[in-house]
Amino acid sequence: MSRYPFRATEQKWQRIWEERRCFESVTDPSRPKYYVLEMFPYPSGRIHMGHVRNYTLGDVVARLKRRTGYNVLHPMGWDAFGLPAENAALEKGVHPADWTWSNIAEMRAQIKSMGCSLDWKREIATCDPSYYRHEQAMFLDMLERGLVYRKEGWVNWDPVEQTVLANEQVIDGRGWRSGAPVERRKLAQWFFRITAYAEELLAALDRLDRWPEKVRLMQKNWIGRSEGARVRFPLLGRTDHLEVFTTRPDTLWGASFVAIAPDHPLTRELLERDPQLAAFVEDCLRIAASEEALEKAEKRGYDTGLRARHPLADYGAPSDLPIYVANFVLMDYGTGAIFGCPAHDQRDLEFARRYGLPVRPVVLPPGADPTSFTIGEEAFTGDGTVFHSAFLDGLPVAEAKKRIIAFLEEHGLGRGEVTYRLRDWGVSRQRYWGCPIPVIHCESCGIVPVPRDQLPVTLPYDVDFSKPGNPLDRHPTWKYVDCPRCGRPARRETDTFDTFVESSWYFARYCSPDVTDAPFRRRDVDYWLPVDQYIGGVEHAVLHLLYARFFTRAMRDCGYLDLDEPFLGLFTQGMVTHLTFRDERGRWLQPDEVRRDEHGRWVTLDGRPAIPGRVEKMSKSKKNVVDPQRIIEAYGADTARLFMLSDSPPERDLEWTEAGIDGAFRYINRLWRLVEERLPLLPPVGTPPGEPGNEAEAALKRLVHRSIRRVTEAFERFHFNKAVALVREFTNGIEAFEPATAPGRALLREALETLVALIEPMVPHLAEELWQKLGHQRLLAESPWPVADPAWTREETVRLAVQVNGKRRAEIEVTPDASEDEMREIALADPAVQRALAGREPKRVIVVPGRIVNVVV
RNA sequence: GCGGGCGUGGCGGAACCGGUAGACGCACGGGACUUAAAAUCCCGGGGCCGCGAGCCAUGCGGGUUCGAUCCCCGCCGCCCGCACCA
Repeated sequence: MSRYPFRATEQKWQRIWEERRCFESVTDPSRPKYYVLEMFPYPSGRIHMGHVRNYTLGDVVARLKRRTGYNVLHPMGWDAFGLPAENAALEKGVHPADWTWSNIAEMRAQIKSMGCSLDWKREIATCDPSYYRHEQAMFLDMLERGLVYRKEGWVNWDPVEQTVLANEQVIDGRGWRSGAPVERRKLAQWFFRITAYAEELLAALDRLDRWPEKVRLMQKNWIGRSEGARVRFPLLGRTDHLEVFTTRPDTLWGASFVAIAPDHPLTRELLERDPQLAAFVEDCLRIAASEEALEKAEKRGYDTGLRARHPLADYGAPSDLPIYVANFVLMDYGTGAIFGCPAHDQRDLEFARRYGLPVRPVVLPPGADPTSFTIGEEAFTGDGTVFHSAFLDGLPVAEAKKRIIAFLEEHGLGRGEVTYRLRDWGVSRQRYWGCPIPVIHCESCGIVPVPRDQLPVTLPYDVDFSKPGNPLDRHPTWKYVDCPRCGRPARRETDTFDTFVESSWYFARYCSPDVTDAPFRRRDVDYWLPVDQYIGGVEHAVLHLLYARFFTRAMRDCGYLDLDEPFLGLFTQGMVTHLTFRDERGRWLQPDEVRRDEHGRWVTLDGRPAIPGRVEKMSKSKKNVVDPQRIIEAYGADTARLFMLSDSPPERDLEWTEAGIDGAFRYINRLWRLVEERLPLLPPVGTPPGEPGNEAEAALKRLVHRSIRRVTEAFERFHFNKAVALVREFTNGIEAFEPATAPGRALLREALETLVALIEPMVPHLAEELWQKLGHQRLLAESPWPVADPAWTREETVRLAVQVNGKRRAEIEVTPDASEDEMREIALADPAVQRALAGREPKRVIVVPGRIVNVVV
């Protein structure tokens, strides 16, 4: 029996595609375009299964779109700056640049072996000065336009990575990469003014209708818009005042204290003269830094002895309030100062109970009695009617908010304000392997941008990694330059960009990777952007995707392009998972270190028990990784691709199993044999399909056209697992068909050609090979997608269920255009229906054409 | 705690807009081919029992409907995001 020679075949077609430059694209405004993009990889050295899944999904879309007439852009590149390169330098003594470039070479070969329809002419690497020089120029433009600024502030310091992290990069109080508890430090940092776009980024989410709802919601929550008011509380015995932000100005009459953050300017002023307060603050900051404690941390405060005058003291509110420093008040949200209304805020209630402060309800729940309503253990945060609040009395909460804000504004006591949870994006990193920030620090001129004609500021090659910290900062010469403005000795900025900056605009660079004097040509980006389909992991739902959306707008406002949103369609794929194993001592075992014994139990290779654990994301730490390169060598790229698409919907996790990959491999070989074996029966290529002469032939013809319709639809809806199922069903149908006549043989050719044409996006090498065997000269990758003939997508008869009182009792066969009366008659005549009726008279008969007949008695 | 998602055979999953639950595959059982095995091909299959013209089945309990995996209410379980955001 012949076997599909996948190795030779895959190499053959990859060579032909490359020679004929099939997948290279050019800007051509006369044609409709389609930009398919997978999130570019970090060049770690080897591809993993997540990459294989990602690029398979993208390639299916790219190939389908190309064959349905689009001018497709499908590029690939490298997110090449980042910490692992420096770790390699530290551990193995390799230079980060050398390490990165050799990894890129290796991974490029691995990705190429997958046979994706990529335009390699457009390959970019972000660590190449030809890429990051444009980023430096854009940074200077943004600096001029006020979209970039430098500020001294508290930062999240990762003690392991010895660098600063953005808020988004801190997860549960730990560094997103190192997992080490983050410390708070004070440093001067560069920031992108992403908050200037908070409202726009939020509002535009509604229009991203081809994004997963989940991702839009995550971004919405991340931006965290809240409407409220900023209220002035004058300090008694002083001339200044506190600014307080609140979303509940309607509860001002219920205020019983004011609280400020431990790092509020007023706190810092007070602690100079109050050692007890200083100790309290130190305590708070330590707990804040040592995360977890927060979880259980009680509401604690320190009475400063200062008091604030209530702005509404003249209108029946408490005349003045104590000012506490409280551990639960955050300096970087709102104004760092709050007023506490214990009756209507759970935190304030806990605080009030602890310190014996009054609890005065001012919102009455619906149906409650104003004379007897009191607050117990739970604050009342719902809607109700305001009372004990002068002119707000009787109003519902929403109304009261509007009224009090108008009042505060009229009397100069405060104003309505919208606050966002989103903070500006800190991009300074104390690292070597990143894009240098193109500014110079001069003692007399301050911060001076590097003149444009001196860009790019490139990284020095001769760096020393033997000591911790930033090698750029220690470099003997690199940072010492003359000030471009005054000519006196000055210092380069030694921080580099967060690597999320590079990935914020790479999709635009792909449009014109060759242009040197600008990041891209207008003509190219105007044509290709936005990306029509972006595909990657959900882990980037907030960070990368939000930064890229911001950066696109910043580029727009600097006149680089005319675009708001970079990614029109977004698809987030699930993870690739695998069963985990441990030995008796609890040590993780690799999948190739276990087998099943004769009783089907998991054992190690030398027969000791292996304990299967949970199915988890493939990770080195749990040792449950399967190397894609090994799979491609053993089974071929098409098998790996097919398995990636089979069974699991792409948005869900996919469990890698040996059995699954074997199943895909068997099917690949079955397809090969099917065409091989039927080939001698077929009329020559180009023979017109001809009309079916008997029922079997008609059935095949219908199967062909129904398959085209259903598979196409499945692809378009990203139901790739269904597409695989439908194609297998189609294969089963062809296998069962025995051609007996000349038209039958012509039909068999039509069926096989259609099958091969439909599987091409998934298993392109096999499909090209079979297409050629069937006698075609033209490449399948460049051939049009099959079109279903509507005359053959209809069934000639339909089977419908007949229910009696909603229970299925019989099945009838009718023509699709049968009238309701006919269907009713046939159904009622059915013996099984008669039996179920047991002589009872039908009260009602519901007939849904093509669906069901339901007899109600 | 808040927000979101998901629960369907032994397993991954189908089921369009409320209309025959279990497509397709994996694993399994039986058979064919073979000296034998592998490979391949064919057949079978949700559960129960008295094996039928039966009953029960989409996490659990209710509801709406002629009819519910699908809609509504209340539970239970798992997963993800945020986490003192005033």
